[in-house]
Amino acid sequence: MEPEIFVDVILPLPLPRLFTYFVPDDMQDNLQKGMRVVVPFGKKKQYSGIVFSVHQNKPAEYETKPLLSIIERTPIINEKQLDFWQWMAEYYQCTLGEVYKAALPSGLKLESETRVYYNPDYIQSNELSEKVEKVLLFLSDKKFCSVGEINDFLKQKSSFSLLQTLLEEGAVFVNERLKEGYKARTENYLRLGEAFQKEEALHEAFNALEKAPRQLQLLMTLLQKTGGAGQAMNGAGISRKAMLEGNNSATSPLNELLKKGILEQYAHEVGRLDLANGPIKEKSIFSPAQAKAFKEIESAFETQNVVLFHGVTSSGKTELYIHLIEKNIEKGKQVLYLLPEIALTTQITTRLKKHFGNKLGIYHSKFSSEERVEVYRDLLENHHYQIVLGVRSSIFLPFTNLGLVIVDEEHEHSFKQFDPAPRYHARDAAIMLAHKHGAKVLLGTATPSVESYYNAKRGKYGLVELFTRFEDIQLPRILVADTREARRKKQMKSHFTPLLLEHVESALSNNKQVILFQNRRGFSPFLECTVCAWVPRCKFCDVSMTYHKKMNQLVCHYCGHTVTTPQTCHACGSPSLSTQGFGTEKIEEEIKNIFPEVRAGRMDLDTTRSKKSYQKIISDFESGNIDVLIGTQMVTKGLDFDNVSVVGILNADNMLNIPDFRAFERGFQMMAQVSGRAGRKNKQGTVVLQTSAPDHPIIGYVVENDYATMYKTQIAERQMYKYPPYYRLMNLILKHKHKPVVDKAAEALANQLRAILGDRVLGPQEPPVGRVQNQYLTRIMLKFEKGHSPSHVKQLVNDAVNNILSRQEWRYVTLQVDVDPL
DNA sequence: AGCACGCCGACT
DNA sequence: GTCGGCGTGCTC
Repeated sequence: MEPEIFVDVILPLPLPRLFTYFVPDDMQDNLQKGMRVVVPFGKKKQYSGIVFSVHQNKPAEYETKPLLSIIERTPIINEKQLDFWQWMAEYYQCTLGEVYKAALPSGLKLESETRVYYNPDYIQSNELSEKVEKVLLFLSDKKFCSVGEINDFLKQKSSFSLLQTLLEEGAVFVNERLKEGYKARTENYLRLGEAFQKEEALHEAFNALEKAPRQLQLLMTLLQKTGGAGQAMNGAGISRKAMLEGNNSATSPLNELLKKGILEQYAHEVGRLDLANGPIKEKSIFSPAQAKAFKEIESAFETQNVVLFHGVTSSGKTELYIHLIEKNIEKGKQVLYLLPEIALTTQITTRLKKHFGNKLGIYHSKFSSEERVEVYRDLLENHHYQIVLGVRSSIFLPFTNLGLVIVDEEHEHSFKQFDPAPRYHARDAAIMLAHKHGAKVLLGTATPSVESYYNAKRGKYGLVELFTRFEDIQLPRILVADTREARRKKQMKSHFTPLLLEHVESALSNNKQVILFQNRRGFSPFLECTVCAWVPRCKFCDVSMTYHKKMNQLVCHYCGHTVTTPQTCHACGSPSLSTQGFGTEKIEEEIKNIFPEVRAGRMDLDTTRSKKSYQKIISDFESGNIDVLIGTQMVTKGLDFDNVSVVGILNADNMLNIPDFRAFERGFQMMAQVSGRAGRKNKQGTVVLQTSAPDHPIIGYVVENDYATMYKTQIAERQMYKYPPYYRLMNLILKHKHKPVVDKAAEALANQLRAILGDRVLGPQEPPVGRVQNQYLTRIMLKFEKGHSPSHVKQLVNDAVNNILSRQEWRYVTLQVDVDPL
């Protein structure tokens, strides 16, 4: 007898284990690890899962369900990826299902939905409620729709009982089907009608069109563009667009041809990716400093797998990357170029595209799911791409043969994913990934993270430093403006010191541009009652809501909850609500008040939601349509503008006053990065740094551009207070909807852990925002020595967690583990 | 995470 | 009496 075959499947769910299914006989051939399969799950759901293993161990305790189908003939996840997934699940304490969810673009993760169909034979017999009638009308119009659409239509969460009624009535029937995950894009194409794909018929057509020169012309165009009558008779077509372009948009003759059946229109699948190959630019010649750095990197790679490249802003790092990429491509290796989300602008894309043409793939969150699926498939099928320029999630792409990973702006916090799990750091994960491929990693930045610099200093990574700016652009002059003094002397004009205004003014009168940087964190505008000091807060989270003037609404930045701006105070009824705090929007308004002629633009989360609007702001600034650009951290990221002479940092204090051991490091990085945007060829830029603490050491390091001393002071503190890189951190976040429950559970868990780990356990402590989406939070922090294996610690933690959270009273406390938190 | 089952309050 | 709220438990 044939042995029964089973598969363990990864499902896109946060469940801790794999699920075993049996493989029907007709699917047993060529079933491999990494393939996508459709499986039934629960009473009615279907999911696409990933085959994790194929085996013959029939589970004893339960009946297995069958695989429903195998989606592709070849695996969609290769062995190296599966290996990498396992590492990630283990290291970051999450499930394989969570990794699967993060790893694939949504177009490749299918889930079933219930479809409701209108029964055309239905004859109404019973009286129906108004609501049911309404839905029935909606359905008969659409023929079918998803349950979700009915919910949306009725603006309610669940329509279950209503559907039950309709089902019993016999007015509708339902079935469960996989949601279409990926839709190929199609374009209208034209080809010869089937009857005319023969020589005589075609001849006749030509004769018949003698009196219709425009139609004839169109027909000729088709034959010409498909490469001759032979091709055309084989059914080759051209796009409708191409046809009309050469023929003055001759729609009516075209319609005539279609009517006669000489031509027919059909949907032709086209890719969404830009695979055009423009002229390929030769790599340029290095400056002596660049050449030296390049040599050093290459020789460091001989002995090290990871090299930290510390190059000041405008030192020409990109050019070095291009040379390194080229070398790898010549060897037939793949390259992954990682950038933080917001730095992935047209600027770097165009630059790389010029060198690598269609060998360059781009993977970005502002790409649609379908575009991402196409990039994924292109790599899988080994078509064009040898380099991928992408954000943190591009570490999950199906590379087969990585030679080099570049992590640009290595210090950026956005490489760490916080929510949902896996809470991975793309830089650290990329090092692991590279290791699995035997590839090299280059970490590049002007302001290294303390962790990476430490690793480089103690020889774990290679270190290459480049302190000369390209083409001898001078470092900007940094002026400190004391806001406290200005305030005392009553010289402040809203949020601006006279020094900053003076420089802005002179820049503008010299036709130069200005960047104003306002790190909004903790200072978002909110509403306050001037009578009783009431502040509108989110219903679900313990934060005040952020005021958005343009949309005239209040938004919670934690859960996204939105309300329209209240007209009166909810506490005392007074109508006098005023805005407090200042964000970019406020600065923009003030600049426009002070300089009415100035064209100001704003770049923050709100104005750059879409790919287009983001690019528009940048190109408007580049082309000089905007004089003053006001932005959040976004403006600090890898943007190069030629005409910026002044950069203003509006409030350095709020960067340094954050209660976090990384606040100084981060403040330095942000200020140094944004300062680097000032000044270009032949012209030294100016940075005006507003602060109420001009003597703060970090301000001094920024002014002196002294990374080394900043590092020295910070690393000493890290060692003294037992922080990374000397110690590892792990946060345990507990959630529950009743505060006393989480608090008690956390207390018990902390005590249990303390019994084993002693003072390595800190807390529990309520995080700055103690309630999010109606769940109360509390946090336990673990600090442990580098020498301890994380998996050992994790085992200890797991035991304690199982012990505590399995108790009846805290069964519903959820635990979230954040390894190496930022 | 969904989703069903099951048990208690406010409505025809 | 029922609709529907969400507390609880399960998914190969």
